[in-house]
Amino acid sequence: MTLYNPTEEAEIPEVVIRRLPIYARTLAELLGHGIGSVSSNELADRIGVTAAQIRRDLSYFGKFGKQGKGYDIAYLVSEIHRILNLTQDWDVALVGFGHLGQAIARYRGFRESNFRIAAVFDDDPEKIARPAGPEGLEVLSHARITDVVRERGIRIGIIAVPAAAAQQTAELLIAGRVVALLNYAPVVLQVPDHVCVRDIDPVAMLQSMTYYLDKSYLRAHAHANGLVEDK
Amino acid sequence: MTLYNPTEEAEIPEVVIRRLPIYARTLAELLGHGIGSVSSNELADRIGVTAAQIRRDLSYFGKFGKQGKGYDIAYLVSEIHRILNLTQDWDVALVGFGHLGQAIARYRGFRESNFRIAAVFDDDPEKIARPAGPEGLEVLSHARITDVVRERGIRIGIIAVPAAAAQQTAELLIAGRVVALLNYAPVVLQVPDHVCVRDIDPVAMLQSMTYYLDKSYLRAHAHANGLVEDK
DNA sequence: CACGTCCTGTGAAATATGTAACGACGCGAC
DNA sequence: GTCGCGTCGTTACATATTTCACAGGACGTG
Ligand SMILES: NC(=O)c1ccc[n+]([C@@H]2O[C@H](COP(=O)([O-])OP(=O)(O)OC[C@H]3O[C@@H](n4cnc5c(N)ncnc54)[C@H](O)[C@@H]3O)[C@@H](O)[C@H]2O)c1
Ligand SMILES: NC(=O)c1ccc[n+]([C@@H]2O[C@H](COP(=O)([O-])OP(=O)(O)OC[C@H]3O[C@@H](n4cnc5c(N)ncnc54)[C@H](O)[C@@H]3O)[C@@H](O)[C@H]2O)c1
Repeated sequence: MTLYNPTEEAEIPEVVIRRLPIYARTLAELLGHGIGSVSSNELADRIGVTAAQIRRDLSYFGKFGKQGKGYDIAYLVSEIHRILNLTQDWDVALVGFGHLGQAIARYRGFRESNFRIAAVFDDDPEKIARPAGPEGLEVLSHARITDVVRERGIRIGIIAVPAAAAQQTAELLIAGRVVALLNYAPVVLQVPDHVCVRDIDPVAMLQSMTYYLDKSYLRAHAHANGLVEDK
Repeated sequence: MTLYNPTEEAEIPEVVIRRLPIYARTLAELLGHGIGSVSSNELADRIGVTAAQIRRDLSYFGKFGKQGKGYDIAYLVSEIHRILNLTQDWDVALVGFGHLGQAIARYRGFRESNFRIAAVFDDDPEKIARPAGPEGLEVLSHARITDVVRERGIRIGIIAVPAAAAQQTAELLIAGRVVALLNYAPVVLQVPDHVCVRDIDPVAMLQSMTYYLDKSYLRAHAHANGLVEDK
């Protein structure tokens, strides 16, 4: 139906894109252990997916392995980074400097992975002008979100404000040409098509797990352990 | 093929289960605005899915709507809560009381949704015995994870320890009969089949979004705004 | 009480995603 | 150089998920 086009335009499924960072992270970990190459099988075991899936996912982008040998880890990591546009550093705007926002600003994980918190905003006069984060960053007024983000060419925003303020915050960021949002507020954001949103909602995750925690399920596994208790 | 069995055993797709909390949250929000009923179309618009999907999802569990009328919100919320086992409160064990762990312990969102942080663990002697969270909770030694969790019948754990300690922490929790894990550490946990894991990985989410942020994409949308810039 | 409108629940069709299977290649041993 | 083993990339198949589209119930109106 669709012609095979090895270079690009092949319309990659989004699930595949979401798995690539996990592949990259796991490969980098192996590299840290001094391991230089890995087969799809070994990698699959470590990640908890099938080997076929890994080979298939990678085949959307090209040929990275060697038959009989597996993948050269350093090379594959660099290829995945290239695919994901992680060869450059990305500036990120953080909005909301409350409990969560401060934890995010301090979190080393972002910096270690090409993401730099380049601007922090809040609407609390007490917090504005306070130092934020390791380098001389200070908290700016939320009134300046759109202008600052646009001037600095920031394309990624993190929303860590109360639910009631999240939609408006998204709009201010988008007005400043942000096109990727990481949203911690428990709200579904309404955004234009060209904007990409990812939600982080620990409560929803817990709530979806309790579905599997009814009594019969727990009873069954208590049995499996050879132990049955009440409550 | 499979007989229709309205009561149970119908093997519900996991994606469906993951959407239910969002439905419940959105419905509760509408209820807060004083709205008493809603059609699948209105709800779909608000959530950003199709109406057919909502109707189909709900139909796995029964018939909750009225033709011509839509869904009675209060009733539907209570039904979804029943389905998700949210009619009871759930005790949760939190392991790791660093920056993230402290933010989690303070977060009101869990408490407001049936989840109670019932025990907190850390391995730093400085932190052990310190008060943790609003009510008289104190930080316990990680050596006690398995015993305490088992004694108190806690089935849900939150992992907020460094990546290197996450697997071992999961094992201690599982040994204490925890069967649901919310994992904040950037590691793929290896767990038995009967244990349910959800990962929260903001870095991976950002990395999957940058795929869509290459130059041509940004250029295209700058055009759409009638503006083209370099950088 | 007949009619029109609105909206559900659900089969059937369309897509999307995951898995299995295998031909072909690289490499080391002999 | 040929054999044998291990592993890739890919195609064909299997399963999962979403969407379409419509029969039919509920309700208000006249
Ligand atoms: N704390 C957590 O662990 C956690 C976890 C998951 C999700 N969340 C969500 O993240 C959000 C923030 O949570 P928190 O615990 O940090 O709350 P918080 O009240 O501590 O912080 C919110 C911050 O946002 C600021 N703010 C409010 N309106 C604003 C606006 N219009 N523009 C800019 N800043 C504004 C406030 O001044 C405050 O500093 C909430 O939506 C919450 O549901 C929190
Ligand atoms: N801070 C964030 O915003 C954030 C966001 C996402 C993910 N994470 C992840 O969450 C984890 C914690 O991050 P953090 O910023 O809170 O780090 P942190 O160093 O501030 O806290 C880690 C805590 O875990 C404790 N700990 C270490 N080993 C332990 C063990 N074996 N048993 C019990 N406790 C142990 C430490 O004493 C410390 O108190 C990390 O894996 C990190 O990658 C953090």
